[in-house]
Amino acid sequence: MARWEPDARGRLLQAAVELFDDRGYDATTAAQIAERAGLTKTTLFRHFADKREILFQGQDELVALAVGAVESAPRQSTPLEIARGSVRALCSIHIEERRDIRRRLVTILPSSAELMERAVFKRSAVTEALRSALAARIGDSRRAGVLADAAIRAYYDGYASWVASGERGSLADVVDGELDAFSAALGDALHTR
Amino acid sequence: MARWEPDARGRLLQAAVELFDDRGYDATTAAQIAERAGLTKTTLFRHFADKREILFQGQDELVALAVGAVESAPRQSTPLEIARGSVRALCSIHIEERRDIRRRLVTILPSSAELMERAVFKRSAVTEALRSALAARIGDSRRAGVLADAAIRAYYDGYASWVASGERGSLADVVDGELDAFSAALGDALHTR
DNA sequence: GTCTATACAATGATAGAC
DNA sequence: GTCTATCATTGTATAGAC
Repeated sequence: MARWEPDARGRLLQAAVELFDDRGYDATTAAQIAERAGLTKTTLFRHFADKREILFQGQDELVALAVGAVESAPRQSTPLEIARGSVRALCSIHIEERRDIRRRLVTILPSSAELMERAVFKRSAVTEALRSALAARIGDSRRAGVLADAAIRAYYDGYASWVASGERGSLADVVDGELDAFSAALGDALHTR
Repeated sequence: MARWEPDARGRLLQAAVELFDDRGYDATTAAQIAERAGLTKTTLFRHFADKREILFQGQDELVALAVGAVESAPRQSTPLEIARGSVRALCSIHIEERRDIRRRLVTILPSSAELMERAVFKRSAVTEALRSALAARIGDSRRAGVLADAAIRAYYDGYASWVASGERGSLADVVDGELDAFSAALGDALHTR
């Protein structure tokens, strides 16, 4: 027997997304979100470090996935294959249950400078984690940087087009195709014209 | 005859850097900064959009420099040369007058999550502006992305080592050398091993 | 171990006077 | 352009309820 309604976190997330969606992120207060979830502001901030963080995946989780995949890549993998495994691993966080939230985020996110800042920061943190793990693995910091940038770019571009398409097919496949295109671009980048 | 002491903005910046440096960014309030500059909190927020923004270059200025250089690049330039011109242009914002501030920023910036978020956002905004201008110029969005990432990486890495070295030599030369190394890394990125 | 109540400090916005 | 004053909101801190 629970003393409280279960899944406080989930209810807060749902309430937040609905409010952000119809009255805007900035116009929604933390107190309003908590109230709609049947909780108080204090409790909201027990579950989320700040208002922005409600909408994002935990950074530790993302970094652990990206780095874990690099470290467990087969011994004979090429650098590109290692980077590919890392962004493929990142695809697994986008579970079906959050599909509705993903769809709404497309409009909510760019509507707030505060949210964009947080989103960009997460991307940068994952990129740096991947770069650093790759550098340790292949022993070349600059190549690691170039590959991490390209792989994360493929991941984000692939994610955007996957969501825009109504999530047709598997995200991992979309990202895979995107990474093929970016690795071709890497090879061509220095060609004249 | 001025009714007030001149250079309010400069005094605010100086006061902020000194306070951040010796008592920490988070432990310094906007009111304290204003007071040390002989002004009030209201005036501080007339000069700077928020507390973080005190320490950074204006985003419009950075973007205009990066994009302007791309648009004014000679017709026969290679994509790499265009990107090089863009990051060289960015070097010009680091004027001698701000040398003291740059030195202190090395420790202040990473001490605050809030500041790191803003710094990363600016980097991302400049990267995107460069990518987009390059894409328009060379007609290939993915190559533009790869080149923008590499050039901005060269710029930031070069900047960091230039500051760490006590600003020996010209920043543009340091960044130039860094970009040579990164373009070599671009060519090698896909090689096995 | 999760929630509530209350009080609090700081950011940043706003309105009106000089 | 600056000042005083007031304000809403975020986010923290504390202490207690179930």
